[in-house]
Amino acid sequence: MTDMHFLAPANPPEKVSLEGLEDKWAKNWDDAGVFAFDRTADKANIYSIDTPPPTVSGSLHVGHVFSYTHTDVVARFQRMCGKEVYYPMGWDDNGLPTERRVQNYFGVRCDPTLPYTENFVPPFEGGDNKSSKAADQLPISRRNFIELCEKLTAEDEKQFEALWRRLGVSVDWKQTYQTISPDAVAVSQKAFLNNLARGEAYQSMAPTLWDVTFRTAVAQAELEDREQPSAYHRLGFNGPDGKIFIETTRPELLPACVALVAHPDDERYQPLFGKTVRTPLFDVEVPVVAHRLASQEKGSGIAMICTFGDVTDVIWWRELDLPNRAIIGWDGRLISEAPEAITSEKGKEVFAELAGKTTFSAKQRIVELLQESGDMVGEPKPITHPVKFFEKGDKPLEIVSTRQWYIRNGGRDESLRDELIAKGKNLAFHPDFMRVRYENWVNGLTGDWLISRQRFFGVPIPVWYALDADGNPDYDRVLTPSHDLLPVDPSSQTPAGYTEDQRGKANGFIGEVDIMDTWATSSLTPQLAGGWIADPEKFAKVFPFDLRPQGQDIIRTWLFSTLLRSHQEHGELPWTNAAISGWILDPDRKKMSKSKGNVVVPAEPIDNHGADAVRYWAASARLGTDAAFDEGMMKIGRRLAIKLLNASKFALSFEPSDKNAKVTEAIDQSLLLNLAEVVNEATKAFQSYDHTKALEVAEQFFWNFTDNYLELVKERAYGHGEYTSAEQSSAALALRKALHTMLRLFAPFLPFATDEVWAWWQNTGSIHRAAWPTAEELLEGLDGSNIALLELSKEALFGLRKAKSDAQVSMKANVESATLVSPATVLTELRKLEADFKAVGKIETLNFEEGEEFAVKDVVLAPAEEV
RNA sequence: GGUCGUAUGGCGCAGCGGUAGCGCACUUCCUUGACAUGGAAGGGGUCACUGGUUCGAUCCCAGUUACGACCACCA
Repeated sequence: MTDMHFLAPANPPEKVSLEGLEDKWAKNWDDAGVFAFDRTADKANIYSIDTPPPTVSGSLHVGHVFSYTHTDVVARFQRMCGKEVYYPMGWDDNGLPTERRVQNYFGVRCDPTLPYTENFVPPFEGGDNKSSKAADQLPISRRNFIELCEKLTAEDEKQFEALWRRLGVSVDWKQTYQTISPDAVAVSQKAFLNNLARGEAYQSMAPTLWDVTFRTAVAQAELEDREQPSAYHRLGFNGPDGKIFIETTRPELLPACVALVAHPDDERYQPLFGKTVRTPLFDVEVPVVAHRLASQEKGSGIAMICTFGDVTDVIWWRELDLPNRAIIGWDGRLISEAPEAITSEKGKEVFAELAGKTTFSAKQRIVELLQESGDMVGEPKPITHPVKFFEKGDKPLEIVSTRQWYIRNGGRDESLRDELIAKGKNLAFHPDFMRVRYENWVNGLTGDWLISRQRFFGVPIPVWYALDADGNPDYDRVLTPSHDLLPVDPSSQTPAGYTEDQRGKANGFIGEVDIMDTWATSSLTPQLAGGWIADPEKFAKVFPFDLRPQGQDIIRTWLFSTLLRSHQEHGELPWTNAAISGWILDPDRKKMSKSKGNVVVPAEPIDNHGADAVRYWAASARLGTDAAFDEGMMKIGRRLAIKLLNASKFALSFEPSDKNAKVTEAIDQSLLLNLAEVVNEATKAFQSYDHTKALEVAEQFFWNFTDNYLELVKERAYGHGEYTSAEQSSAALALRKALHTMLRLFAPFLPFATDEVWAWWQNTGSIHRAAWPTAEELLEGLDGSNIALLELSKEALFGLRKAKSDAQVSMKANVESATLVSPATVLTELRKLEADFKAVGKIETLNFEEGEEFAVKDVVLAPAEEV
């Protein structure tokens, strides 16, 4: 191998600086297509990344910068290893966050009954993110609403892209997708139809967790428990032998009571099992039943079962085969019709009074009535207890019986669950223990995945239903489109064999109005990013993906659902590796979140410290580990980047005087021998997704290089004094070789500074397409026995510096004489350093002496006047 | 209540079966011709607690405590 490319003259600028490097190199990379994916590459040679599509519904924060840096570092490493990296970017512009944001930003809300308005101008633009009252929002058609969604998300996407470019995320910007695009809708619908055809998707009329604000069903994965104030109300039921007292936090559900329940082993209530009691106020006869989920300790040990107060009610209702007397409507208010079971005049009267009230008002009123009638004992007893909320909602969830679509996820099928657990074992989680979160979630599933949402902005469920002779939908006759027609909107398109005028008519059809859960589309990011429908040839090359980077909080949603869909659709894992980033905490180690108001806008640290510095901070945190927002760390990163520029400029200022330069000197060989080990360590670390280790070893070597080696050999590299041309050339060449390798080791972390230096002296294009360094390229022609010398030289320098520091003189102070003491074997090595050491230490006479321990002694400084 | 993770100098983190390291901060010094956005030399920790294994534990095992996360619990 020729060393010619090391010898090329370098042209660093007069004064080096980090300023402006981001813009300069971001543009260069874009112009030269450095990160463009070459689709002609062999599948085996492609490294594909299933990028998290950021939710384009609000502002970015440093958490994005953090995790995207982790991914980018891997992408750049793989690219330098010769892989053709498929690194697309997606935008998640579906779902409630976008819908909400559009409502507030433009002051509108969607009313699907309204007609489309041409050239619609919203009431205003740029509203804040606080929720405004629905009454203040202008109702507009669904199509107008979606247009506004698209308008707003397009603006957001531009901002996101600009930030990623500044940060140096090496995405191929020609490879992007949006979850709202027609292609994404088609992918989502096709996958759903395949699920349907295979029997994995089905519809069911069932009690469903329901958000009364958004008026939509929500899925298990979207639940969140919140501690809420509540109160126990002690109510007396009329039993055969007197009053039975129960305690309830939901007295307003008394008209929906279908039974009382106690634990089978509870001796207090065993005599009542099989008998009936009558409800207070409504005088409805209900059975007393036994069930293992009833707790003897809670309340009075006997509870009323209502349709439906909580999920336990649903279990009891289902397992005990009880009647349904649901009284909560879609709007969260009590329905107008009393359940048929209420037959007494008084009961009907009471219900009529409650009808139409919110649960809150109904509760207040029924408590008054119960107290008046004497059926309630004492005052409500305040407690706090956890209540299920939709994670984005602000009212407790109700349970409402509705017809919904589900996808089988193993929640009701042990064998599928086992298959999914087994699949998870083949996925390499980084860090490995994150797999536990996945397994916990799979094992804790309580039902199938509810994917239908009663919203307007999203992917329509692509089916119609036939209407019978009376004009009622026959939900068993699901009409589906053929795949080549996708995407479809069943509310404006017709199923095959029908015409539009048959919509809603007897023997005609109706379109499904629901849309799919946002995860139903997000779970298909490998298919979206890979071009499953649009570009099957590409898809075959990039799928399964090599890497899924994501946050730990969405293992149960995004990771799980993606794995599930891939298992169903392709029978294999969607990726081989999952890299899980930790949280960003504020400097007080609290999790950053909008509600706490401690979110840092990501452009700020980049402005203040530079992209390389911010990347350094992010890359210093290991996968799966939370990290504090730490500007101190960014300063260190900035210092490293600046040092890299300066040290490079200095090292490159030395040119080998010998055209056939060889690294001949022992200390120069030692440098490269040590660097070869660093290369091996860094490579190994990267291969096991331990980027912090790779950075650490490179950084440690680099500082030793500048602080010690460079100091030690610079006199020789200058060619000062008695050095021969070969000796001078050895140093100069070693410096260049080391730099050539170190720059590449740093390239994934500090892409701007490293490409800047690379461009000073290499004509080979971007460093980010240069080959990842190998130990072999460094080791050629070296004598391995010299390896320890670098460390020895460091020790010797420390000793000398300490002597000068103790004497409080400049490091440049002349020394008349000094003695190096060391064991005999080491002494032989140290003698090889004599000339360099004398030169750097300005030592007149250097003595060597044999001794037990290494030391620098007898340092005699020259009189100050002679300096 | 279950599971997982974390616990190392003031702060942020490495580490490892053989009596502790790095960076920041701190102290002192050096305005050296790559870099004052710099450099050098220092001080500072009984590695959360209690047991066990071992010749020897910060590192392995068991338990405890604290913190974080996820899940479960909603009468």
